[in-house]
Amino acid sequence: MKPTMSDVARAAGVSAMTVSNVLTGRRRVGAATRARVQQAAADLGYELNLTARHLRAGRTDTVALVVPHFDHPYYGELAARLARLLAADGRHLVVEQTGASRQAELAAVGQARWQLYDGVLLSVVGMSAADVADLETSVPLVLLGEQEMPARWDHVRMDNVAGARLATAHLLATGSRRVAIVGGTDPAPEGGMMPARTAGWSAAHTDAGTVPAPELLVPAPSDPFHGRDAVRRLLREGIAFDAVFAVTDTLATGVLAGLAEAGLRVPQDVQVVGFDNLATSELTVPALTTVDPAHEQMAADALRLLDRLGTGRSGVGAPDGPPAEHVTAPVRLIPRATTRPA
Amino acid sequence: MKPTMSDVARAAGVSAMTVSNVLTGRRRVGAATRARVQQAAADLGYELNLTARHLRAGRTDTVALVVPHFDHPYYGELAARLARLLAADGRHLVVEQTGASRQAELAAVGQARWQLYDGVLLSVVGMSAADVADLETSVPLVLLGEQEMPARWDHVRMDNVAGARLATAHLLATGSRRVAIVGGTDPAPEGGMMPARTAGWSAAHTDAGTVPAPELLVPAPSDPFHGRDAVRRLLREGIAFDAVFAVTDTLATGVLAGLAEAGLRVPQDVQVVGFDNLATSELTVPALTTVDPAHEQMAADALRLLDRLGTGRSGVGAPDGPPAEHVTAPVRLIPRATTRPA
DNA sequence: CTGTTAGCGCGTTCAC
DNA sequence: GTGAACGCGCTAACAG
Repeated sequence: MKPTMSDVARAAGVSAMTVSNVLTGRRRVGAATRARVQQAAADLGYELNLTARHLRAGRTDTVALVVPHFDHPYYGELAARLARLLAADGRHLVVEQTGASRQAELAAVGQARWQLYDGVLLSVVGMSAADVADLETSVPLVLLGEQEMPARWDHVRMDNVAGARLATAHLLATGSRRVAIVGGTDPAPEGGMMPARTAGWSAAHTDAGTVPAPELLVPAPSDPFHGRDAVRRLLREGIAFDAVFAVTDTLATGVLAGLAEAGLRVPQDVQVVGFDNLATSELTVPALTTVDPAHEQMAADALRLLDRLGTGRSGVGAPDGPPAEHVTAPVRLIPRATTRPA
Repeated sequence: MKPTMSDVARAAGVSAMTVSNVLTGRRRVGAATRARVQQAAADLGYELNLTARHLRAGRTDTVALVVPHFDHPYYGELAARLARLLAADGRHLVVEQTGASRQAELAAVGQARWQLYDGVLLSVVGMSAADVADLETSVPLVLLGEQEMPARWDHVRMDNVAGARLATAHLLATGSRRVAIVGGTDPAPEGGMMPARTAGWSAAHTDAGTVPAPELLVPAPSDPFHGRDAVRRLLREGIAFDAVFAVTDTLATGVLAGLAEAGLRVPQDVQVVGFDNLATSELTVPALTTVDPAHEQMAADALRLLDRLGTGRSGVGAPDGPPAEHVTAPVRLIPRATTRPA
């Protein structure tokens, strides 16, 4: 069996409490005693049992980021930023995956697993607003994601409509007339990332006094292969277009691949704009013009909201707690080489 | 306070034990009793305390993948594969980050945190073989990574030398004569990913009866920006080259960006091969020729080795346990559009 | 400065 | 089929 604190205590001729005090430094301990304890701990190869400490303390100093997919660069970057912020504070970040489907997200939420964390940042993708409204959890929870969310939960997102509008306006201002939207969808009233960005695409057209042709709206899940497929489909169906607004940089990567394989030049024949400003988007060929949300600010806000909820003492959507806050991070356009100069 | 099992027991007029039995299903419970317990649990909003269960059970049904960086696509893909395999088994994967430096990795290892998991898969990047040899941990541990590793630990990696040799041979066979290696380094005897791949690059030249010019070896950390910088530097210094072997796909992305900005055509002017076959490598412009390690097999092997170690009962590098196993996954070349047909 | 007591919430063990 | 007692390992609270 692994040695426990009592074992160390016995070996050092003190009580378990004293061992604890030496190890945590929470109370003053005589130099001689301390030395004996440390020696004994080293001799026995003692290792603290964190599970026991957590049970006792009711705290784990760990925050979880729950994302739909481990292998999506957007979440990887988010995780890295959050980890940096938490580390500055002596806390840890762990990342868990749901699987992106509504089913999977609901299952993840149902798990008592979240109790293992001081707080959870949940990236919502599959669940509907109604699902979210019904959530029950006793752990401090902050929602991330571009959906419209029920008022009762803290929520951080970016300004999707404004960003899409900027992107599309830029395409129209630089001479494009037929701007396809890859990843577009019916701008449903209750939001979601794609509907919001589609709304921005529409709005920019309205601003410019035009109306986009409906066949320029190409639905696609946010992954690069579907971006390529979307371009192939536009070409196959003979739909004319001189620009693409890809609703995510991930899609844009595939769009660029699709245009390249068709021999279309970017930006001369077709301009392209993405959204998200992933770290690697600067290195696509050509370098991707995109919309940059305030990533650092979003990460910081998410943690601020989480910390504000305390260590879970206040219970679910507690009426005694502060009212939920909904933060929308600003966006800006970063012109690069997939668009012509304005 | 949150309700505990005793609270539920009292409400249902039974003992805590019975509640536990109802919830876990480990023992038979009368239908009527069971109904009352479930009702009481629901009424009180009872939630199982996992920390307590873990303390009691000494098991968490959770495996940790510890990686250098959350925001590197290679690890994201690995995590996704592992999560899928574990989920099939009712277990969970969490991902933690070290920070890639030797310091950070050592600190991570020292953390008692790992006790929170039934097993740990550690991606080693910063630590030396000597550091790894000194590791002490009471948790089942399997090492991942391309370094040479001490015999005492289970270790899964890919065949770096063979892969690099394949890649370079392909470049030489398709007419290139000056093959730069981006991410190359002195092939140190004790290994590491870059030395091993550099050795493969050398070996391919030897096979072809040539010797690569030393100035074609360009060191670079594995990130796309350094890939671009490497190309810029080659061009700035006037070093002639007609092919690049980028030791990772990540670097290759940057290499392609660097070549594009210089107006060099791929593969006509310069051929490029990467290594790792990331999911998105097919979508670079042009599509990247690369070396594909047996990803699925590596993930499966890692878990097999971990499970073989049991639930940590056997202690550190236990002499009573099975001998450590070192698995080297095979590699194959995937020719795409950054190289000419053979 | 150090020890004693007690309990965090659950589940194994043994009794009925 | 159900319950009582005890302990997993650690640490507050209260002695002294």
